[in-house]
Amino acid sequence: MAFGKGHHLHLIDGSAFIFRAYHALPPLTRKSDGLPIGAVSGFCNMLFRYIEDSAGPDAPTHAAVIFDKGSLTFRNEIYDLYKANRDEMPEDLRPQIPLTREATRAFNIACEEKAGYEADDIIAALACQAREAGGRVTIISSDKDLMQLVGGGVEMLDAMKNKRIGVEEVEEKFGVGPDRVVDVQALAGDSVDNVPGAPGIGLKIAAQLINEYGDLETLLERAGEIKQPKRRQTLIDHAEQIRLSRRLVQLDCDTPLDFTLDDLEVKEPDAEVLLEFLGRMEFRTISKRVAEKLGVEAPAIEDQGAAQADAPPVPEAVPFDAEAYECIRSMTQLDAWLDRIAAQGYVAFDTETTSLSEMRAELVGISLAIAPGRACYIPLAHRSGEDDMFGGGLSDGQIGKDLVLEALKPMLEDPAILKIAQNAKYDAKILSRCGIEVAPLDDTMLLSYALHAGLHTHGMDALSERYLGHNPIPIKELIGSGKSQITFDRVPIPDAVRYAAEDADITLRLWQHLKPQLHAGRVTTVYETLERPLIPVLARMELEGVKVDRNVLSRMSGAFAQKMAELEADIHALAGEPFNVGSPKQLGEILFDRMGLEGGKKGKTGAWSTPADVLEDLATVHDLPGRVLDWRQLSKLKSTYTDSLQDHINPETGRVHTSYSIAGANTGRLASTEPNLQNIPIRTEEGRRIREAFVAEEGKVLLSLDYSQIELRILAHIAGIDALREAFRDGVDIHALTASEMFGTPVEGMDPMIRRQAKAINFGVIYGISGFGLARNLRIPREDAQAFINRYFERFPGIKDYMDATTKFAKANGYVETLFGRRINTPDINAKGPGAGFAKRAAINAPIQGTAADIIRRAMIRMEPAIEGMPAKMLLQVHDELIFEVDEAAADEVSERVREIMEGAADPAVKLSVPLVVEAGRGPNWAAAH
DNA sequence: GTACTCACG
DNA sequence: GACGTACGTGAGTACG
Repeated sequence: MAFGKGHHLHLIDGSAFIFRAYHALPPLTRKSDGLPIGAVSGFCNMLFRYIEDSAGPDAPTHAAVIFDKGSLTFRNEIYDLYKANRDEMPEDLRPQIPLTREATRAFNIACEEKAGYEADDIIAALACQAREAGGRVTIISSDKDLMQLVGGGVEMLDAMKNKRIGVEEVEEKFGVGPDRVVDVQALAGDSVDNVPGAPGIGLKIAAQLINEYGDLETLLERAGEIKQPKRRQTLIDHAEQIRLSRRLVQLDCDTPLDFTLDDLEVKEPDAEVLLEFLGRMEFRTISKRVAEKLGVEAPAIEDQGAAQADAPPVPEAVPFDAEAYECIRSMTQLDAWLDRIAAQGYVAFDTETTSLSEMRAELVGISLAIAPGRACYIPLAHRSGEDDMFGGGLSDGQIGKDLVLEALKPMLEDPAILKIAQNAKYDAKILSRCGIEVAPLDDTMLLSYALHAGLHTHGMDALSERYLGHNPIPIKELIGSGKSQITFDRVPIPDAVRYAAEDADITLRLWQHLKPQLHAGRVTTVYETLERPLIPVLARMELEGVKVDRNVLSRMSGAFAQKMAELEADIHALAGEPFNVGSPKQLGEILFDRMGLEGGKKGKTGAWSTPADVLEDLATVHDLPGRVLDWRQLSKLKSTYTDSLQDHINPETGRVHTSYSIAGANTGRLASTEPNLQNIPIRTEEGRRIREAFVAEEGKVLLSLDYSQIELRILAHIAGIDALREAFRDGVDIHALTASEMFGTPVEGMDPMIRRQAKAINFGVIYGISGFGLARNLRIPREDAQAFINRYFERFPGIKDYMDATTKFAKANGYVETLFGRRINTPDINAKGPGAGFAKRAAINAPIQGTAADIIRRAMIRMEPAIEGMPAKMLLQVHDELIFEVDEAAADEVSERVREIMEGAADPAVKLSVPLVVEAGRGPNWAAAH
């Protein structure tokens, strides 16, 4: 019988179900393989409860769950910013989406979606058809966008509150009947969906206007009659925008559908199909309830441990036992482990190598752990202890390295098997050099960092002691230290097994401990979008390296050495005796004891302190300190840069491969080590020339793109300083504007000294300004500095408010947050004594510095897909700058693409009220590119 | 190993 | 009211 009078159609808003399930539940994972499954579990529970609740005399005859498909719809063709401010879907939700469709079908409920249309449009079309056929409709959703459909036998049900929404409730909410809801919505706009509406007009006024004029078109036509001048002007000025908004909110009753109402007839679930699905998901509790309801026997779900699939895994208290670890010496043994890993879906692993330097390290062995206490070590390249001129032969009883890697590769690259490591970037790089691209990865170091930045460090030893109460075997016990240190391939295999397998065991236990905390700590998105995806991006940058011209450095070294020798002779002559210029202690004795100069301070150790600013002051009364400053500059450049950088040129690649530490800086910034390429000189002319040694390959150029004033822009946004926001929007010189606002002088023809002071204040604000600090920076009396600050706060009260509010938040919560939700803990914020000031300034600075760090991380993560296929490689990051090596011919194209990604990096998660501006340069070397 | 100094954003 | 202070890093050298 065709759908008609007496029939009752239920339409379930599937996406709403999914998101509610996702956010209501902790991040559950499937016991057997760690697949995130919380949203599916919640979804099934909701569907089941819905079926139970809707039974009875008013039970539906027809039902369907309607989903959104893709994020772009015909509305984006009308208005490209429609829903543009929506957050990206959390990464642990994405894989669950197809499973919710499967769940719907398993319950034997029709499941519909259509590309290019929102679920709301399908719901609209079905509701209209059902209404015309004379049937009744219940839409299970609380989405106000659907309220326009209510009436004539259509009503809504808010399943959360178990409240029916009929014509009366709609009128209560919108102040007009369902047929005029779109008119009101078009006027009021919607910040959630990014529907513009009419600026300054909200629900109340919109309803009032529509009630007065009857409908939107009439209102717009007769807008000139409105008494309130501002309201009248708004409607006249924004008429087109309002009409556009109406088209955005208007649901399409004519959405083409490739099924009919009759296809939606309610059917009993097939017990076998449904229980198979629930069993596969390892949902015990709901399986049991469903089985009871359907009157069949609940199937057994294999119990793989103490924890159940639909409860968070509880790490078992298994004692550490180094003797229980297995040493893999045959392929049969290895295959057994691979079988267990495939069945389980996750594994913790660790690589052992000959060096901590990823570009020089050779793989020696791999350890695996599948459960607490269940770990193994696969020795690959251990050598016998005997020294001979060939470095000793391979120890007996090892499967060949190539064979093992060939066997491991499918597992390590299997997208269905999660690989867990501590500092996974290291292991990923080592394996990448062996031709294996490990994915997907979880990293216990980054879990700890996302959860606890600022509380403690995130090295494995520290984490193990803190969270597992276990001190791992120190590596020194195996390889010694200092001169007699040996490489790991020389460690006897039985010792290596105890050490290496323990590391994998610890990593697995840490993962079980930390991963479930992400959700409660509200840092799942941070971990999934800002930490985890960065691992492969940085690994590739580090493996690529940057070309450094040894000759340039070596020439500079020689020149520096010569100049230093001359300066040293001068200094000794001026001092009247030879001494070690590089020793602050000896220098202090010469300056302050022998020569009797004033202004010296002693450090904690009682030795004279001789930092640059003290020597600069002394330079006005004597020649010696100035020479020492010159000498120091050269000494720094020579030892840290021209000499040491040469040692970092990899003999195989001819390039320098830095390593970025992701969890080093508390604020979210990266840190570069071995060598540090984030502090290559630029501020002095002599230092800047070091950058000439960083070069592009023949036929290529270096591109450098950096964010202009990103931290000040973020401050202007967060603190909501209109004057600064406008200045950034208009591209005004921000420091000159600050000076102008403070001293009332015009921006045009600004005195450079005044501008310099304003610039110092702007920077000071980012650092948690103090009179003392500004005074020292500007070399002015403290009272003057304080007067500047007072004036600044008077002119920009929002900045003071931000600083006070941030401090207050930190004191109340023990942490601060970036705009993207990164948490930086501030454990010392409530301390008394001198530490309090530090903590307060750090708390003020962290959201600003951290937000900037988040933005460039987002840009880097999006960069690889964005420039895919272009002859370009991302090489370096220097906090607000990215450096690329690009084919000369493609430089323009790449530069513009990169700029686009960088300038849009905050979108769509955060809508900044200031533009991000990126400045680009290029050249044969870094000095020319910057 | 710690302190000092200085390179960068 | 005194005290001590700009935020975030890494690395090289001296010195105990």
